[in-house]
Order: sequence, then C-alpha cells, then structure tokens
Amino acid sequence: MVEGSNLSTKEKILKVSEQVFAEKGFDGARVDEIARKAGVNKALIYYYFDGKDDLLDHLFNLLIDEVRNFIVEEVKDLNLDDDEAFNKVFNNTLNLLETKRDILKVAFIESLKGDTKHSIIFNLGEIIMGSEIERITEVFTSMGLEVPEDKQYMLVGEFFTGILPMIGFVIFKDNFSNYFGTDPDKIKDHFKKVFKKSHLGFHDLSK
Amino acid sequence: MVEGSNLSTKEKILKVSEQVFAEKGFDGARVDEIARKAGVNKALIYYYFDGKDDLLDHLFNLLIDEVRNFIVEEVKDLNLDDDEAFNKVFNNTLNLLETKRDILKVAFIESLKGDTKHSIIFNLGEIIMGSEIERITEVFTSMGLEVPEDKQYMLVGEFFTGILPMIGFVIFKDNFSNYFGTDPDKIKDHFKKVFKKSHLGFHDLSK
Amino acid sequence: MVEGSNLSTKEKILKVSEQVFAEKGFDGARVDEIARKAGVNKALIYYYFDGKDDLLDHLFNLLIDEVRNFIVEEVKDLNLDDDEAFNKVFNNTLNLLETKRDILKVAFIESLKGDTKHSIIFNLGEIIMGSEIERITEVFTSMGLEVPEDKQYMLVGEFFTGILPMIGFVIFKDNFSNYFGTDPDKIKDHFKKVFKKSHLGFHDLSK
Amino acid sequence: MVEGSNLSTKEKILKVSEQVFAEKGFDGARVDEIARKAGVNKALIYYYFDGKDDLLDHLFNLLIDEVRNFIVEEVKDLNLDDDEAFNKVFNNTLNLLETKRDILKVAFIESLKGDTKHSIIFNLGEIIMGSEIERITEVFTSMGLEVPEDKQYMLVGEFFTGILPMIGFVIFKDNFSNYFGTDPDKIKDHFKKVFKKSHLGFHDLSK
DNA sequence: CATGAATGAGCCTTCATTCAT
DNA sequence: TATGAATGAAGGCTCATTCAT
Repeated sequence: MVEGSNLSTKEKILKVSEQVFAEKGFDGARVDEIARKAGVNKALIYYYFDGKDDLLDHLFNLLIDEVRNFIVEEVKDLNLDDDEAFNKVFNNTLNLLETKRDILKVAFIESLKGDTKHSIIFNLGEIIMGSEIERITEVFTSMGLEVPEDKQYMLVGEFFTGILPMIGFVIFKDNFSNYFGTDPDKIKDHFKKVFKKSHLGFHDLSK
Repeated sequence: MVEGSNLSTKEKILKVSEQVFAEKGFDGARVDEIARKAGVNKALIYYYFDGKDDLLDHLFNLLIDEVRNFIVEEVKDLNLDDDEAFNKVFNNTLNLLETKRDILKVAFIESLKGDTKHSIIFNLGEIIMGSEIERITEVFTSMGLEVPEDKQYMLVGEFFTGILPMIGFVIFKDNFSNYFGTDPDKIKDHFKKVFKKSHLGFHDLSK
Repeated sequence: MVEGSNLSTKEKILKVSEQVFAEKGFDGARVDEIARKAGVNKALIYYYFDGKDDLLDHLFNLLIDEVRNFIVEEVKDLNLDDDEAFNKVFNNTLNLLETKRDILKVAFIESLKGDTKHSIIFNLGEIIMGSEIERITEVFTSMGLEVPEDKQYMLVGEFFTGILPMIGFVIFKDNFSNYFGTDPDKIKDHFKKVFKKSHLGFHDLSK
Repeated sequence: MVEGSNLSTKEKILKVSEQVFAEKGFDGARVDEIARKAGVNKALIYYYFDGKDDLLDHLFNLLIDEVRNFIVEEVKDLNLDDDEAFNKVFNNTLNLLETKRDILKVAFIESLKGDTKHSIIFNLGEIIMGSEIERITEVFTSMGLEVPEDKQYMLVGEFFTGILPMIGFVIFKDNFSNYFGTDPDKIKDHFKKVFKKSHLGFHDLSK
C-alpha cells in the first residue's frame, strides 16, 4: 500500500522529531539525528515537511488538536457531581498530558523564549481553563453562588495552581524522581493527592 | 582601579550572557551576539571564560550561591508566628527570584533536557524546600502534631505546589500577561493570594 | 556510475590533501585551501571524512598499504643473484617511494613530533627492512656465513644508511637541486651510485 | 644586574622556543605555550622579538653560527692522519649536532616545506661539506690522486650518505629507540660503526 | 621591563537545506 | 518516493599580535 507506507514514514518522522526535540530542545536538535533515528533519508524530511520549523508546527498543531478534541469529548456529557467529576476530569486530563509528554516539554521551552512566536502553553491553558472556568461558573451558578467577578484572578489561579503544576508534573516527573530518588510508581498518587488539596485550596470560598 | 575594570568587563559579559541565554535559550544563543551586546571583542569572552558552557556554569553557580545565601539569611532569625512569617518569607523569596528571572528561565529549560548535566531547578528546590520542610517540621512539632512520615509526599507537594508555581510565575509572568492581556501591575497580587490559598491548601491538615 | 563519481570526489580530496600537507605541513595546511584546490565545497570534506586528522590517517594508511603490497609483490619471486637483484629492488623501491613523495614528506615531519601519535617512518622502515633483513639473512646463510647476531646493529645500519638516505633523497631531492643548482636529471644517477657504494659499505664483511 | 637579567630572560625565551618548536613543529607551536613554559608574560616576547617568525630566525642564526664556528675551530689545526682524524671530526661533529638536536628537528621540518624561505639543512650541509670537500680535495691532492671532477656527484654523496644520516641520527635517535625498543646507550656506538663503514664505502676509490 | 587586557583575522567544524538522479 | 552528494552560511573557538599602564 503506497499510501499506507507514505503515511507511516511521515508519521515516523513526526514521532522521532517529537522525541529528539524533547531530549535536546528544538535548537539543540539536529535534522541529521532525526533522519537517522527515523531510519529515513534526510532529504525525505524536506520532501514531507518544509523544514525543521515546519516539523515543530505540525507537532504543536497535533498537540493543540488532541487537547481540544479531548476537552470537547470530556465536557460534552459531563454530569457534575462534585468529587467524582473532579477525579474523572483530573485523571483523564493527566493521562492525556502524559501521552503528550515529549511535545509538552518542547512547548514549555519554546513558550519561555523571548520572541512570541510560540505560546503553546498558553494556548493549551486557554483551552483547558476555558472549559474549567465555564464548568466552575456553572457550578457556582447552580449552587446559587456568585461567580468571582475578577476573571484575571481566576486566570492566574487556574494557570499557576492548575495548568502549570499539572503540565509541570508531567514533564518534570522523571527528572524529579531521578534527582530526589523518589519512587516513580508512587509519585503519581502523591501528586494526585497534593494537586487536589492545593487546587481545591485555591477554589475554597471560605478564605 | 585595575581590578575594578577587570571585574566590570567580566561581569558585563556574564550579565549579557544571562539576558541572551534567557531570550534565545542556551542552544539558540550566539557568542557573537553576547560579544556585540556586551560591547566586547568576542575573543575576550574566551579570555575570561572557557567557552559557552563555562558561561552557563558561572551563571548557574551564581544563582545557586545567591539563593543559598538568601535562605541562610532569611531563616537564621526566623521568628515564626504564622501568617506574618509566611508572608515575609514568601514575599522575600518571590522578590529574590524575580531578580534572577533570566537565569531561572535558562535553568528551567536546561533541567528539562534529556541529559542530566544540569538539574539546577532541583538543586534550587532542594535548597528552598530543605529550609521550608525543616520549618514546617518545627511548626508541626511545636503544635504537638505529628510530622507526616512520608517525606516523598512532602517533597512532591512542596515542589509541585510550591517551588514550581513560584518559579513558574516568575519566568512566565510577562508572557502570560502579554498573551492573556492581563494587567502586569495587578497580576503579582493575584498570584500572592492564589499561591497562599493553594499552598496552604496543600498543607491543610483537616483534609 | 555513481560509485565512480563518489570515489572520484573522495580521491580528489585525498590527492589534494596530500599535496597541500606536503607543501605546508599538516599544521600549516588549511582545509579551506584543500577545498579550493580540489574544487569542492568545504563541507563536503567533512561529509567524506571526519576532519583534518582523518584525512591524514587515510593518507598514511594508503601509504602503508601500498608499501606493504609492494614489498610482498617484490619479494615473492625474488631470485637473488647479487648485483642484479640489488639493482632491481633498489630501483623499484626508489620508484615507488617517488610516487609517494608528498605523503612521505608529511610522514617524515610527523614522525619528528614530540608525541608518538605518528611513527609512520618507522612503520615503513620496519616493513622495508623486515624484508631486507630477511633477504640479507638468507644471503648470508646461503653463503655459509654467519648472520651478525646483533639485530640492533643491523636495524641501526639498515635504517640510517638505507631507509633514511633513500626516503631522504626522495623528499629532499628537489629542494636539494634547487639549492645547490645541481642538474635534476643527473642527480638520481648520482644517488644510485652513491647509495650502492655506501650501503654496500655498511654490509661489507671485510671491515 | 639589569643587563644580566635582561639577557637571561631573552635567552630563556629562546631556549624554550627551541624546545616547543621541536616538540610541536613551528606551525604547531603556540606563543602562549612558550610564554607559559618560559615563565614570562606573553607580551614580553614581543618586546624582545618581532614575533614568532623572528624567534625562529634567531634560533636558526644561532645554529648556523655555532656550526660555522665549530667548523672553523675544528679544521684550523687539523692534522690529518687518516683514521684518527676521521674519528675526531666525526665524534666532535656528532657531539655538536646533539647539542643542537631540537633546532635541527625544526630545521629539518622547515627545509621540507614548499616555500624556499628556509633551507637551513642545506646551509648547514654546505658549511660542513664545504670543509670536508676541501679536506678531501687536500687529501687526494697530497696523495697524488685526482679529485673526482664531478662536484655534483660529491655533493650528492656527502649530503645523502654523510650529512643526512648524521643529522637524521641525531634527530630520530630517541623516537627510533622508542619505536624499535633498542638500547639508547648502545645505539650511538652502533651508529658510529655503521656510519664509518657506509661513508667510507662511499669514498672508496676501488669501486 | 613587565603585565593584564584587548583585538582582528582566521580556522576547523557544523548544520539546515537543496540538487540530481 | 527515495537517496547520496553537494552547498552557503554561520558558529564556536584560537592565535599571533598589540595596547595601556
């Protein structure tokens, strides 16, 4: 199947790019290494893609699309009953992010650069928070409470106590375990507990 | 003063390196650009330093040293009376980190790389958490409560709900404001409030 | 033929390297000059070879191989009848060395360096002398004479009155003629006569 | 003594240059290394000398001068009675050359270069051979024999069976012993014997 | 005399990208 | 599609040399 082989090669290139970008950073990555690890001729990369930058664009677009689809999927039949719902959304989100760990690393790095070319982390944050803020708003409303007017405050809170720790956990987890000698199997449970307490702490109305 | 001029040039190179590394990332930074922006001959950089890597090492060492000194200073006459102490330490820490924003960006990026050459973020975390965990332990003890046995749980919590959001805030703040159109003047106050609630949420014993 | 074109470029680079190394010495040679004189892009040199050092290694290996092959070829059907044999071996050896004049210059220079990285001249000497010493031994034995026990003495003699003058002649001949204004056409005949007398002088048993 | 200290520093620079040039070759030598090993500031080298080239010129001039003086000294009261005289001249010459081993290495290398800037080996050869050829001529005449008309033949012979092996022995001796595992203490005696036989072989009138 | 600092030119090597087939 | 070969534009680093004091 020509088409099959075609797609397969293209996808292999993307997959390997993701790994190499994550390991070396975009600037540190070499097209030669991608070609070698993907087992394809270097020129073929330029046949399928417009260059190194284009590879990154494709990967970022895939990331955005998958997260967006996930959110739509996740929220569409969301039947909120407090704790249960939180756990479900949280677990699913974490699982999704873990499958995108490599490109998330790159997104993190690129979002820190001086130029504003890539702000993927904020794009992602917007998508995820958008839904959560909406959900929260719903909850608040359904409980007869007033939604905090200050959207900026909400954004800061959601991003720096929600998005950031979550993505941070996904991309730092391995190096963290490695450095502190913690048990990689238990760390996820620790984080779940920790995240819940802290993030709910942020949402706590009593303070 | 010969020594003064010497130090000045060396320091200028370091200062500019810090900025360029932060803006372009270490791999994306060019020695030529550092030389140009520092107003020095490129070869002079190699007179004072062993190369690009050495520049980074110096900057990281300076970062580590300053944070360590700060922690010692901060903790030495710490008279804990709850809220007051927390605010003071938190504000001072945030201020310190803000002065080191550029090199923190680089440290973040490098700590994400595949190789384990640089783990500065974890080094910093260890230094800061070390003191806090000690402090927390003291508080718990003085309150007649039992310190959570699981150190790993503490580490995860401190790092992902304390260190990470804090450093994350410092290095992402500007891009965050820029992206979400938030008010740069108010964002810090938002974050302070948010951080307190979430981090105390993590430490909350009632849950 | 793709292979032909490939080899051709690679060989052209090697050939030009040999010339430039011989003219400027390895340390004085410039990769830029090699590329220019070979009519290839400088980066192409690094496509075919690992660097400047690797070029030299290739050339040295070629030299060693050719000399070794020559010796095997030359000695395999050696029917020794004194004078005739000496002339034949001497002439053929000289002819061979003359085709390798350039790289022999470089080998000479590198063998003089302080580090023991390259000892090509001694490698060559070993190969050539090995055969001659064997041959001499044969002759002595066949003549009912005793082979001089002292191998060290033989080595010194063969090297400093055989190998060294021979290679020396090949690599110094042109500059010698140029300096002393001697006739380049006659010098070779002079040397042949001279070498024979002196080298046989060394082997003379009557003294 | 200012003047004394002055001379001492200048001489130390020259001495170290000689060593470094011999070890690394002129092109491979670094002014920095010379300064460091001589224990002087690099700029001081440029105070005493016009540059790297000038260092080499000084060393070459010293070499030429010393050899010239030696020859004059050696020949002025030469009372030739065959064997005795040969031994004396040979030994003294070898001793002299050994004291100049380092710079002779450099001279050798530089005499092989493509440009005709340095032909020190031939300069030396001319000086030494000049005297020997004169001496030989004398001897021949005094013996009522005819001097070989062909000066070119003599030059070739003297150079390639006299000068070259002699200088070659001096500069290659150590590496030779190192490579072949020969006894450094005995090698000189071997060479003396070998040289005599071969060089006299060249001069042998009976062939 | 002596030195720390500074510099311009250049060197080896790399790399993203393109070409020819 | 696929590939080996080729290339222009840097990039990090070095080095002989000079300057200011």
